[in-house]
Amino acid sequence: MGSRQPLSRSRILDAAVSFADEHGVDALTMRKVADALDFRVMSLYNHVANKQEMLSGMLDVVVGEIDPPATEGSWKDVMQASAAAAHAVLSRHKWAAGEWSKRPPGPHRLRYIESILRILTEAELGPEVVYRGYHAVTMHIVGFTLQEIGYEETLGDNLEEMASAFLEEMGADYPYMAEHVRGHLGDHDHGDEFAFVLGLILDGLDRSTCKTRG
Amino acid sequence: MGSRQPLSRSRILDAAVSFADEHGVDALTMRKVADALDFRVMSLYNHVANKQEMLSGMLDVVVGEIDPPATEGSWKDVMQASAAAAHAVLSRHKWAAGEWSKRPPGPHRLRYIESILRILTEAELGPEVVYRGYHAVTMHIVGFTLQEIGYEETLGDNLEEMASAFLEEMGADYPYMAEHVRGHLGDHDHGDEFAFVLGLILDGLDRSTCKTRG
DNA sequence: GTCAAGAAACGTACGGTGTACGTTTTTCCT
DNA sequence: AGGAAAAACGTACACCGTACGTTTCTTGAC
Repeated sequence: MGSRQPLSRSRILDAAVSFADEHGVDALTMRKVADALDFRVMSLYNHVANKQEMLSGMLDVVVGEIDPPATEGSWKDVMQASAAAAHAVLSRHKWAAGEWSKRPPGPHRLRYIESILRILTEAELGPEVVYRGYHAVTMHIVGFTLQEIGYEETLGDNLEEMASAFLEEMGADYPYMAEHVRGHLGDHDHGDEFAFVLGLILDGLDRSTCKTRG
Repeated sequence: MGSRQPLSRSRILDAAVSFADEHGVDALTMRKVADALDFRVMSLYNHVANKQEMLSGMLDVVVGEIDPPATEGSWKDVMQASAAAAHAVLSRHKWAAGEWSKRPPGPHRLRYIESILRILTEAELGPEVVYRGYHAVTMHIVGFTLQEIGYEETLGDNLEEMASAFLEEMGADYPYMAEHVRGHLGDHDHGDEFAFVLGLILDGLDRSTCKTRG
């Protein structure tokens, strides 16, 4: 009786992901993860090489939460839906976007990359556009989310307050920024901005294929 | 005689930037910075609030290296040139792109943001497109550079070697990725890829303005 | 020149971190 | 049952950020 569930790589990664979700990745500590699982620190090292490798594993767990893209539909719709899924997952795990480009891809991420490349290839854009399009699309997914989260975190809960403080203090020196900040306060619909910018890129890829063809 | 130059916030930030350029931001330590300047650790705290604040200052030093955009020329050309300047600076300080979205903007960055917004506003794209275009452009500059550096660092010096190892081991399981990797090995011109994707975005912004106007 | 006062450099100390290493306990297969 | 492999544990160490108190240096008024 009473003997708790044994440790495993998967249980460690899950606990670490939960901890990072809640307290941020900077506060993540091997001891904290061990505490959360009610084990001692060094036991983690039987299942995980070291902290860096654990972080890589954590990122791959998160990538594994992204649903694979649909197998039918217009390529732009499929890509939009897939990107939206990735965006949602990265927004749920706010630390993950910042790790994305620092870590080597794990198995889930390899599958994810493959699925993006498949969409682009089957869209028959030509090899050159597929090649560049892949970089453009992944850049957008990670970069946009990163920026979005960055704004959230530096502005904190009190966006309104911070913004009006900025407007009063420095609005005169930075008129264009003042306008932009007013935009953030106003009735802009941020919900579709991710899709809007991705749309620009996808349309551009489409068009540059046509140009090449014509 | 012999009394070395006194410490100052600026000297500290410069030393820290140099250290991070050379050894990476993860290896950056208050003691290491102090050693580089031949002072003791705690003396740094007379000029810098703490490590986080120092990192914010370091990023702002880097942003200060970006030349301000030209005051004449077509808005797309000006934006392309300005983005290229930012890209070059962020490529020189490989740790900086990763910090960009984590830190509150310092004075140099405020000026930089203002200059981007000025270009877009004077292009007469309409307030909605300026608003979204700003996010799209900054996302591209930081996100693309981040991704580029990420590739470099995880692949290391031996791109060729790693790539052919991947092709042999896993090429069969990931056919689309195999093709992509072959692209990386082949004769793609990476030099203009940053500009190419930015071009897609700028053209898209231009076009969505026309649509709104028409 | 001197002398007070503030700034800057310094030394010490503390709690926390990743993890190497050796030991003990548990698990599992014959 | 017994022995080997795996897993959990405890101890230890070097390094980290930084609070706090002390000493030294700089500077301006007389």
